[in-house]
Amino acid sequence: MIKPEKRDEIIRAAMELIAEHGFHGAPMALVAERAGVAAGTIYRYFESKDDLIRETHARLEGQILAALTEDYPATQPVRERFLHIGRKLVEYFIASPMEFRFMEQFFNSPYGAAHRREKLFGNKEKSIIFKLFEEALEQQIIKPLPLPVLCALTFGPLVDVCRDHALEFIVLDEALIAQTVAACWDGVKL
Amino acid sequence: MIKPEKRDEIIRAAMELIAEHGFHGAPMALVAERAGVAAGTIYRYFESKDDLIRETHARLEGQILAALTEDYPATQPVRERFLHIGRKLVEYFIASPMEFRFMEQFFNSPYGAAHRREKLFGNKEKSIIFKLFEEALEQQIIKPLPLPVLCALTFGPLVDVCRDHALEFIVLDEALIAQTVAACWDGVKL
DNA sequence: CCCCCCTGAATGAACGTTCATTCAGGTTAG
DNA sequence: CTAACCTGAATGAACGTTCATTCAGGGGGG
Repeated sequence: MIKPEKRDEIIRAAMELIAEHGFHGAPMALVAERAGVAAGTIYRYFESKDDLIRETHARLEGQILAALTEDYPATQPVRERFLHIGRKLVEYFIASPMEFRFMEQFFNSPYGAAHRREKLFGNKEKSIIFKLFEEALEQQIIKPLPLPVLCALTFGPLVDVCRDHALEFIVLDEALIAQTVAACWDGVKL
Repeated sequence: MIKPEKRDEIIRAAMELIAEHGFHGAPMALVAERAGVAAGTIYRYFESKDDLIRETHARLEGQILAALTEDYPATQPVRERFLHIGRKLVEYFIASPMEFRFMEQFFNSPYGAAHRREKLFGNKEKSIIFKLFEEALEQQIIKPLPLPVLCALTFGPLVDVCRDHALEFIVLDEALIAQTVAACWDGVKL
């Protein structure tokens, strides 16, 4: 009798430990302890630590996408849609520091680079963000720069300020978030 | 006879290995081998691996500062000085991929967070970048945002595009660098 | 209804490997 | 010869992973 809740507990424990201490500060023994299972049990649900990490990331990515598209103003101009996504992204990360720090660990690792390469050059459906930029490029309302540069100029700073907030270098309130997201748009707009 | 060159070789080897494979892919035995010394010898020059890493970072930071301030147009307006620093930063990182990747590893680790906290809240002399932003704020030519946010909006994207270049997601030529640095300024200017 | 057997999820001690660090002994310069 | 320097095998801790064992609970025979 496989209990799905046990799988969830393992993923939650892994996410928390990796968020707090990084991949190498999250030994399987600790993950097991925090999940309330024995070390060996993890291997009934996941092939390896790599597999556990990828599964944890996949689940989080789904949650984040859901957060970004909540109340998505699909009929509004590109700029308003960008501001919406940017604001939602920062709000989600601030409200979920564990999830944010896991994502940071993930993207600053070979896992993340591989995942990004796949997104950029793979044949998978384009993300909502890529579609937004392509639409803006067609309308000639943003600078004609490569997609990765546009991402760096917009979502790059947003992630950076989330990190600074998590490290308590700054305090992001609603007004500062709005100003920052708007400044990102100012960087790429024509 | 302590040979200073041996210390340099150890630092160089550590930087290369950490850049290529991260902190945990750079065991002391490999560092020693690449430096052409025995494992134990490292401990004649450095207290611990932590110490070696911090020393390696300190040396690199000096090199980068030198690169940024080369031909620094101290008498020009703030914007020109910002463009100069931004361009030099990207050019240095592109010309020195090893150094760039080491710095990435360093800042995406507890070492980096501690270092940044020290820079922001310590009593040390202000960096050239902080001074530049403070001058711009006084002149009211950039948006009145907290220093970390200004850094995120400007140097954040620059580091991001350097990473994308290193991963071969984009190719940064002189024109694209200039466009990107200018876009960063557009994000913060009033 | 009870009892026995069987299934397979769960366990956690043990394994093999890898790591940072140490130190006894060899080597070299002066 | 002495002292400083260097070496690399040894050490012990920590890791991911394995697997012999345990045991709760479902089902069938009496």
